[in-house]
Amino acid sequence: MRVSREQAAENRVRILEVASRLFREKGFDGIGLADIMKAAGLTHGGFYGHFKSKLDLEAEASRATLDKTRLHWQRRLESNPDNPLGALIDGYLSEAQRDDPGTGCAFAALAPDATRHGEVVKAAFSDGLEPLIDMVAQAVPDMPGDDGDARRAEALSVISEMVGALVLARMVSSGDLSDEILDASKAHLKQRGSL
Amino acid sequence: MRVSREQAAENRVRILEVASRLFREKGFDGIGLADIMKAAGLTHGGFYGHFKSKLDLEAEASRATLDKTRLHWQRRLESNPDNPLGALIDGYLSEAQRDDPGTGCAFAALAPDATRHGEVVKAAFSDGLEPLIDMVAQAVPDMPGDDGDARRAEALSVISEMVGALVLARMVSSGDLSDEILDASKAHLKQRGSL
DNA sequence: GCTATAACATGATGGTCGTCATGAATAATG
DNA sequence: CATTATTCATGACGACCATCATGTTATAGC
Repeated sequence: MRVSREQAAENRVRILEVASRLFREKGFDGIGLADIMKAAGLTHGGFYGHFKSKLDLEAEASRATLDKTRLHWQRRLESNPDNPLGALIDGYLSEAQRDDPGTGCAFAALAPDATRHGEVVKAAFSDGLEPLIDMVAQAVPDMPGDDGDARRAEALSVISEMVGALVLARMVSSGDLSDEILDASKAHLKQRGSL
Repeated sequence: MRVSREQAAENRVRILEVASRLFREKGFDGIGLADIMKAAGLTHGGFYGHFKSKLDLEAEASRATLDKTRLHWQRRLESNPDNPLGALIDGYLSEAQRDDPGTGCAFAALAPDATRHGEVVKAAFSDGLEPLIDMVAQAVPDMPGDDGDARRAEALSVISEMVGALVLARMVSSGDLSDEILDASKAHLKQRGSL
């Protein structure tokens, strides 16, 4: 069975999209290639025509996921000129994002998995993080005397709290505690953002 | 082959200790029962005499890990009366902790794994988090007019940034960026802690 | 000391894993 | 239109997985 060149390209994209979602939902080690291919409407055998290993797919899918995150953050920041950081934080620390890891931030869903899966996967996550740092550094309110380094440090600190709060909010059993975690960091970060 | 009652109890403890380390190093889905038992000096067959399933071990080991964290944090806070929170943060966001996940914080190593492994595991993590919140809330500097709720919210925000920074610092490829992440949150959090 | 029993080793279960060899079928190329 | 090249399906590979049945052995209770 042969398929048109563009059909094959579409298949590759669909494998990446499906893998991106399933990895975030189940973890790199929690989902197999057969299930990923089935969810993409194909059988497992065709996989190695598109990717050279599962590790390769993990890295590629992570790059695709984080590139979408970059676009999403950019839109959020640009469409709220009066309080860009506040808008970003409201979206990030929302119940919607907490309750749907499959479509959410790859850092919050997969960072520890990436840490364990070798340099290729870690490089994908590192490369995905850099532009986000720059964007947040631009959105951070400027204090008198702040140079670029200070803004960058501020951005790193903000992103760390965003990721940490989402990770913890998803981890706890109690919905009340989860809301509390989200609200505490949302309040703290928005205060920092509009200072 | 039969073993004394106390020998069996020691074996159980050793299984928990080994599992606690290996889970943090490789993830719940990244290590098998056979390897855990072998690392504890036993064979895989004896496992079900001690635990009723792998999920059960995941929950038990997580409880043991987080209980040790509680003691560790308590010691850190109590032995530095002039700046308890600063001492805690210095230890948590250290290169030593970043470079050795197997002996470090279970939240930073396993929170997303716990999220995916059902209510029993999540309950272990939730129960482990509660006392840490209380301890940090006590260590947070009191602002005039702060009630208990405000201190608790402050504690949640601090813990979120601690966990997030450690997770991200482990995830990136570049050692420079990793140090930058650690330093940025360390500076920010210590400023908050000694305010 | 005898006996019941608990702890662990050995080994097997069925299932799933990542990976690859083969073949069929059709698009792309001439 | 004939040929080549490639995409995917089928099926199999050995390795590993969690789990459990059975057997061995020495301790704990009598």
